[in-house]
Amino acid sequence: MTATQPATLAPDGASVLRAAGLRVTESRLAVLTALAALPHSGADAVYARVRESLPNTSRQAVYNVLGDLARTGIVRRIEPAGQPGLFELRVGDNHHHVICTNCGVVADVDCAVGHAPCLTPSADGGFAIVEAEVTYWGLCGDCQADPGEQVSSNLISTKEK
Amino acid sequence: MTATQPATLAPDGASVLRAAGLRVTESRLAVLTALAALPHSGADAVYARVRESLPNTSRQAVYNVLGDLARTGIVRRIEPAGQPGLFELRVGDNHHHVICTNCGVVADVDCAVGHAPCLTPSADGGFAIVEAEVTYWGLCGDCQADPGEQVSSNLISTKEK
DNA sequence: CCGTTGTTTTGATTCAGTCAAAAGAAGCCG
DNA sequence: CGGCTTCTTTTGACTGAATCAAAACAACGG
Repeated sequence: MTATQPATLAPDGASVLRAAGLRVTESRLAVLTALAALPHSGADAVYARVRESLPNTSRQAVYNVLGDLARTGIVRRIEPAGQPGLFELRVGDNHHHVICTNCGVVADVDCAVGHAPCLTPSADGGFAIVEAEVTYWGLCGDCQADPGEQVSSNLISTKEK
Repeated sequence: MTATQPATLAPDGASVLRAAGLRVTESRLAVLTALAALPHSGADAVYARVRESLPNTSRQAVYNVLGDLARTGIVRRIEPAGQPGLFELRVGDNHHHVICTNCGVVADVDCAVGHAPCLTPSADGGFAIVEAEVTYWGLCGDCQADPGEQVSSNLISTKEK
């Protein structure tokens, strides 16, 4: 339930945190490390991972940290329909996501066709549009091969039950 | 917290339901009527509206009905980040949505720049892509005029708090 | 090394939605 | 029309994801 992402934690976590005006704490470093290892994972997965190295960390701390990181732009939070919030370190490049409707795995997709097109709706209804978010839905390689294992039953499926 | 939508309940609700193999019940008709009046509304708003005409309807019934309607393709469920599921009658035309980051209002947007581009990511990572969903984020007319009234605090805002 | 201020813990709480059993109604059958 | 099967709805408990708040704790500037 992960997918390719260049685990870009290039400068060490501490300096990234300082640059954002956040204190450097073990929890925050651990969350950054967890996200580098497990891109597109949710608070719970991060929590589990963090506790491998810091077993006393609270779930709330993980929520706090993820919230702080997202607010300061160090991580990006996505929230595909039918899934809890997911987090990724890859920020600032306006990429999109493709999500498996069967198992929920998420992969990155570079911005479709240039840039302008995906930012320009035909009519904006009076909105000042700031961002376009594209989510592709389909079957991942594994699920094409073996459609049997339905993992995430809570994914939105428009199909008959 | 609504927006333009051609309340297309053209054939009467009953026949729509029958055609989908669903029994015609008061709750279902009421939900359809509510959605025609309040596009892009969530289960709770639909519930409130339905109870104006059928005061004994249970919240669960509304969830059941919305689920049935979505599963049979009579309504479409969208789930913008930071908001509960929203429902709309406009289906089958693959339109997209623009959502106000300040107040959460949702409006329809016709498919961006033709069709192919938004369906073809540059690299699909082995996925068999079925659908592309585009969500535009920006400020609605009202919030551009009066940015004061922050309505939905639970909307994802990457900005500093 | 101290104090301020930001972070984390703990534990309760909310919100959106689902589950399940029992009661009730649609619609097909004769 | 009336019965019967099956689908719907009600009721009420329950889950998962996330937030709130107060008290304990720790970074880091001085």
